[in-house]
Amino acid sequence: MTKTLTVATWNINSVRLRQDLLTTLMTDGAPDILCLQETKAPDPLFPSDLGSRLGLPHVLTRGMKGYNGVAILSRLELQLIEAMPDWCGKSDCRHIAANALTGDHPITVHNFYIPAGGDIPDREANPKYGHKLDFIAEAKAHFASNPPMRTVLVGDLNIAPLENDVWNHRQLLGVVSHTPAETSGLDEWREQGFIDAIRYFVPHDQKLYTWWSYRNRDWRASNRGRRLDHIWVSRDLETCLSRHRILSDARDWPRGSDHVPVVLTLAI
DNA sequence: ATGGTTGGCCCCCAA
Repeated sequence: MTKTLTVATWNINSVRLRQDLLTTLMTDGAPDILCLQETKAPDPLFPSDLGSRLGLPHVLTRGMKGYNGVAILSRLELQLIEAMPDWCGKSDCRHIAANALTGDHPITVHNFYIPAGGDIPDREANPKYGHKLDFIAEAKAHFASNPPMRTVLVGDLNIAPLENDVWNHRQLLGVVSHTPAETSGLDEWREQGFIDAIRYFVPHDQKLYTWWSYRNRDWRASNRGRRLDHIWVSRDLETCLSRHRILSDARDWPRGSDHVPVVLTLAI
């Protein structure tokens, strides 16, 4: 008997402000597992009944005051994976991992919020850029030592790796999110055993975005987007890849995030 | 043309 598992990732940019939009996400994307980034809520202030209201009663959060914050909400039981690196020694709530109990073998879920990296693509002039590159290198090294199996890795990775993951490749080569140091670093991390599950479905010559800046008057007309949000699966799950959705309409939801949800369905 | 908007928080920071 074939079962499906649908995983969604969304940088929600404040879970307390936008929690009502998650009802629409459940209708449109119907995820079994929902991974959020930039929740901006310390764990005691994460809406306590949100998971049960969405039909995702198993909730794990890792939040802090003001910035960052990640969460996993799941229809399936979750077991927190505690033994994970403290990335860059900052304890800054950018990653949470869990095993989702599928009834057969569990599926491991990693939810990442990679540092945005500031404006200047130079690690001497801009420590935030160095932090981003160091985070990527640590993640690569971790998965090199711990090859992923039955693993789904999602999140706002804050890097648009391919030429058609940005609205203008040449113009953005010097813009943080698309510099060669970042895209090669992300490639090397992914090559530790992952497949880019969304590009598996979408040819590389097609433009594909998940984020449009708030600073454009009409995001759809200017369409200066970037693909910053990703879903990867370990290579053993390639044969399970079933379908995907980019919920671009979410960019027009009332008081929406500047990111839109990305959804993947696996046949497990 | 180096703009523009948003959220959280303590009047500025990060994105």
